[in-house]
Amino acid sequence: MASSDVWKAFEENEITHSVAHHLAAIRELKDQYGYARVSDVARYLDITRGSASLTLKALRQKQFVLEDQNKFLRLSVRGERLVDLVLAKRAIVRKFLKDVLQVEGHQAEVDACKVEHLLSEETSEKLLNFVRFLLADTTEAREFLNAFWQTGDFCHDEADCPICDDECLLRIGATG
Amino acid sequence: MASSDVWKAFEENEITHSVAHHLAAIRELKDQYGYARVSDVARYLDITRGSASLTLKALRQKQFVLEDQNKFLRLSVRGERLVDLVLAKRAIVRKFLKDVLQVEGHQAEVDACKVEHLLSEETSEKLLNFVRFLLADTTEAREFLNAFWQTGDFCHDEADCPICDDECLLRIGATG
DNA sequence: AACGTCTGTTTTATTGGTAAAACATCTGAC
DNA sequence: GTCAGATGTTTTACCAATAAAACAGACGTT
Repeated sequence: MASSDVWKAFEENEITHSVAHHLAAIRELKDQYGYARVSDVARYLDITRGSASLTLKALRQKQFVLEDQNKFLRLSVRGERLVDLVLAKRAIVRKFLKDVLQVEGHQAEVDACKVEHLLSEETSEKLLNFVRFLLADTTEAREFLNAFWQTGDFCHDEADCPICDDECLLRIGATG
Repeated sequence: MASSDVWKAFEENEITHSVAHHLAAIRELKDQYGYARVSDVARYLDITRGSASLTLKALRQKQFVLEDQNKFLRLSVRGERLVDLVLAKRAIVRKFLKDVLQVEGHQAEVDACKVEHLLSEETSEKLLNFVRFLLADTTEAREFLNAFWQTGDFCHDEADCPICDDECLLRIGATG
């Protein structure tokens, strides 16, 4: 009766969604405009300067973000590493959703963004490997994807479904 | 410069992670023991009774949870619908992680649990369809999976990688 | 020099989720 | 009938993330 460790793991991430995007904003702003200040981050994320100020102060204290004499922000080595991981995860998921599952563009963006900071390294790496194999130009991958995309909806009939005996995966397919 | 609508969508879910698990706890407790009270939910989730009391009061007010004269809790129709969707999403992702990507059991549980309440209907349905097709006993699927599982790590070499020109997906593979 | 604007910070308040402690109520043992 | 234990609620407090408003400093124009 104590599977509580699983669901509580949601809170035990290295960073929150908000922090991931503050860090990514600094990366993006520096790449695009050459600098990033508190106000730039706030404008980029569409939050108030006060809110960005507080969050970024905490990130400076935790040494993810550094500030020079002119209040220009940059990522520390740890900050860069973190944002690399998060952006890589987002890119992998986005790629899978768009190019394999063919989820509509905006929805794929949103779902990838929601999930990016939550996936473990193991899952991310294995998904990356899977997507690479799937999109590589091999006979097996090509024939599989052709067959999959041609088929459309595969089975919404409990009797025919090869995995519905495990768990009821049907409900979502039947009602959606 | 306003991609702020994408990342803010994280907050705009029908339910939070915590709420999903309060509702799933009621489902599980009723299935297993025939009833669910505030204390049972608290014990099941390993949180204090006070905390469960507050969250469940809010869920009663929002009509996801109903209470009879003896303080026994049950899900409303809306509550049942919600928990159906969340559990289906968890099962789909878990299945994909375990049976396709071959992510280690506990990690697959944790990742599926983190993500379950965040995925859109579109993504969930398309993933379900994909997993069904992949695990069905067709020539294409069988040959593809055999090839994939035999290969092990596919490519960690930027020059060979068929998708690294899109975005830098390599970093996570190279450093992980 | 004075005014307006931009910038950053601080303070106050809100929301969601939690713990801890106090309290009230019910129930069963004796 | 009383006492112990379980149960449910409320209050107080904390943390993260936000908004709103007040404030302080820099900078430029006139």
